[in-house]
Amino acid sequence: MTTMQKMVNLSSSLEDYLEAIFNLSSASNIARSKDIAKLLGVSRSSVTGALRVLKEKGLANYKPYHYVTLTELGQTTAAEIVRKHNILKAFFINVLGIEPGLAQQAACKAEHALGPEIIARLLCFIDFVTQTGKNGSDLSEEFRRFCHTENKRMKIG
Amino acid sequence: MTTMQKMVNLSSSLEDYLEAIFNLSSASNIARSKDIAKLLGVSRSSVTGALRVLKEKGLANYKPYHYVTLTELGQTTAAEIVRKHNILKAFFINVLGIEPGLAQQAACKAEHALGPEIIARLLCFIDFVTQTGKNGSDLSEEFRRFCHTENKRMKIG
DNA sequence: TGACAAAGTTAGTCTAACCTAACTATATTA
DNA sequence: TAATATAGTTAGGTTAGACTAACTTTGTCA
Repeated sequence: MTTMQKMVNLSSSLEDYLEAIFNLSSASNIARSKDIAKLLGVSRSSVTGALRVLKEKGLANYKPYHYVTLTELGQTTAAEIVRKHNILKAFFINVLGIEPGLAQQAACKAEHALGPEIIARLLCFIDFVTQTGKNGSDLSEEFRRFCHTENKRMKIG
Repeated sequence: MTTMQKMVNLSSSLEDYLEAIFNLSSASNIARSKDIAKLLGVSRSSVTGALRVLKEKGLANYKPYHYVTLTELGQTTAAEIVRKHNILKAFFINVLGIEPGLAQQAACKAEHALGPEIIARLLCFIDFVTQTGKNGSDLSEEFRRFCHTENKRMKIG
């Protein structure tokens, strides 16, 4: 993200759709409406509605009854979203010990809830935490031990 | 939270109202509609609507044109919400270096976006991170240094 | 090639939040 | 105590997101 690009305001929900299209396209080169619906757990008609909006916003090339693709802008936007989600997801799974499905879901919602500033800092913080310290100690490893002992008095896990 | 209590499903928005009432009541013993509105940045009529719902859910004692109070359940629910928000807020402010107003806002939205499991783990993680290590080093202090050097190559802060 | 299934769309409905404008109730004060 | 200002409510509208049911398009295969 060194190049300046016009950023599009997307709701959490629309980001989900964009990400789904991006991921399905990467995986099978085609993003089918029914697969998007299945992936996101919504009805097919909801997908149609979202596609209309994504087209309006210049993110998707959408024509009724034709396959969807992302525009240039849609691609870069989606890639950036996915990048952030993956970092968060990895943190949730590897450090916090969250189940993958849940982690993905939460990662999708996180940015909208927390806002860009906090997400930026948080990503940085995750980077910091995830690094192995100079003394060879791993913070997430340490946290797991910490959590284990804490569990005896806290209702966690 | 050692005692079992029936938990009420609240939207992020309703939690905001509940928290506002709780905080205003603590501060000035009275939660006025217009103060709730001001605190949350919504219209007075939106507050009326929310109060009706909180009453329905058994969280607030609400009668038109009378002061609002929280029920027993409302009190404990709000207290728990506030407790979590304060931990998150402190983390955002003290560790991530986020501006207080923004931190409060994000803390309010966080639980709904991330879900109870992740929040529980995250609170535990914050506890861990916030503790001063055995070697006397402070993680948040370390992170601040880390962030400072990273800033030269990352667009953060 | 025509019938049928699957995929996709449209139409219409619902809910949660919010809003404004107009109304009602309460509280203040001349 | 009556007029007026403030607080609170109601009525009605908007938007985003979802749904179901019914319709259209596409594609398959006998």
